[in-house]
Amino acid sequence: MNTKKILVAAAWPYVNGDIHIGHLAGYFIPADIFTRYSRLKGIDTVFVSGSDCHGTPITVEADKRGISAKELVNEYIPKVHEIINQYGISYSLFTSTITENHKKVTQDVFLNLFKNGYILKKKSLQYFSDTDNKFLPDRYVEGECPHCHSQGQRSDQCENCGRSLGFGELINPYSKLTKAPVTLKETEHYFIDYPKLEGQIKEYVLNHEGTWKDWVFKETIGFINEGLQERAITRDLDWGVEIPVNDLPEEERIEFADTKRFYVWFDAVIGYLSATIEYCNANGLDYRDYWNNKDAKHYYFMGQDNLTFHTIFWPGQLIGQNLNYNLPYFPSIVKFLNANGQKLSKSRGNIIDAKKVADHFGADLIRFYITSILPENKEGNWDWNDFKNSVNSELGGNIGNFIHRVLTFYKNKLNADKFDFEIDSELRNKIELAFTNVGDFLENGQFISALNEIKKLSTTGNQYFDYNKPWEKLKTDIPEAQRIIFNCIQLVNALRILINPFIPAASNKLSENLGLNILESEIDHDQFKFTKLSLAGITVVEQLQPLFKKIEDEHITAFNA
RNA sequence: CGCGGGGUAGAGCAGUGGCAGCUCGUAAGGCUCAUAACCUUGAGGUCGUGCGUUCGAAUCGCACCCCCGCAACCA
Repeated sequence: MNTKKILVAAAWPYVNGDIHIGHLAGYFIPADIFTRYSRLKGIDTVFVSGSDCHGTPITVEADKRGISAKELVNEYIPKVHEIINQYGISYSLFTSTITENHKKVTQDVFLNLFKNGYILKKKSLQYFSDTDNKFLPDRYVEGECPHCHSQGQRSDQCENCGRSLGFGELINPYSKLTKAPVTLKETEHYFIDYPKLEGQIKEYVLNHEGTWKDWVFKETIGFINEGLQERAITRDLDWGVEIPVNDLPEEERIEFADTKRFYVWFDAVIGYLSATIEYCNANGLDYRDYWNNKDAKHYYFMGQDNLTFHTIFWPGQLIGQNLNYNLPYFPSIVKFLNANGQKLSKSRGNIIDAKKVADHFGADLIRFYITSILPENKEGNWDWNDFKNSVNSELGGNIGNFIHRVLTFYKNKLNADKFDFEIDSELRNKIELAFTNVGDFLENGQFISALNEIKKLSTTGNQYFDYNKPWEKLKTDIPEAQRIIFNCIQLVNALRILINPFIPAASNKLSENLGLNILESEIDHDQFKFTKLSLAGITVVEQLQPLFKKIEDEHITAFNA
């Protein structure tokens, strides 16, 4: 029994649109690979996330479609679950930010910050619509540019002359929705006193120099060195977690608190904590074993736009609790994934939909390809031709074909007999090294390198097979042919385990083909290592099919049609 | 002077002072157990540009050029 515990915290998909390959690359796939790997090692690994349901983009989208925010959210949540099932993302719990539990935890976090003196009340000016009798977020406001006097400009920057605008500079501002004029009005909000937390946050970050990826560390420390500002945690909006003003002394309540909600960034990250609590409560566990136990390491997975929220603001929220919560141990952050050399964007129309692409090609192929182009240190690019080549030659030709040629040879030429040999020591060393290297790479957020180790091992297998020519030995020296295939089957078994975190469905299919139990990630065994496989324990299925089918150009053309 | 990342073979990338590497693609050869798969060998690079430090620079310094992220849709 391994006493170590790991919390895998994947970014929360924002439910105002469909999931696409950017989300897959950003957190779904890397977080799942890591979780599966960690569980195969026998480590108690809790993997949580959920739908991020609050915030202005949700209300904007809902308004645009003439439905309520809640209706919008309820429409998208099942779609996210569909993606999770389709790709086999092995969450312990995938919840949402609209649960009672999340509301309570968020309010508790706020009250603790308040109690510990990290919350400020501040008044500022905000656009207000008299007609609607409500404050409007900046994104809802348009007006005339004070510099070039073009109409219909946003409040922060003029698209016509390119100049950025100070707050309140817009001439004749009006609501984007109702076109009714808006005025600046004073409003009161809560802020987190980040300048007060800055010292502790910086110390935390400096402690991770060398363990975090270089660019992640530099970007974080660069941001801190500019000086942290007080940061608003409430907004004038009616969609979100309510502020528990009744739990505060009268003089500390902000005015019109019932018309305000927590800002989405504040409550979304708290989801990691609230989801762990929800999961533990439902399963008779104690969340403190994950959040207060110093042997529990927290791995976070997200895209680069979320960097400061997870390396600065969220740690600050946790530090300010004074509850000795574990801080993020390793933020596995990726850059953006482009498609065909262009940024993914709805307006460019080059979004590749996660559901559609898995329906068409199968989730494992997408998992494999995305992992091979993961934007670990610089932007990645989805290219259809590259996709075809990668899947056909690396996955099908190298890995898939090695497995298939070994198993068909064993079954058809050697009658699937139960012979036993000593394992070639050189091969054994290579297999053991592959397990070590893949593990080390995964623990450092280097998924591409981890995958390359697996490809290398498969290449070793193909070389071993070719060099030893078992098909010739078959005619002259059957025991030698058996010995060679015995060794190859050990390699196949190693690959079965090694590919499991990356392409679980293929790994499970291979287990079935061998009559083995599929790798059970929940059980308490250390499975991610080399173990000699006895042929007595396997039964190759009658109808042996290749694990991966080739992708033809027509498939791609059909998908893009 | 905003902060940060990147520019290395046709494509995608690794490589932070010591003969320029990996995967794919490509050329030639081999094999026939296997999904025309696999194996071997080869071609292909002024390491963005210039200057400098050094016995030695992709790697360190300075200057410059180009692409990208942090601010709308968006991970």
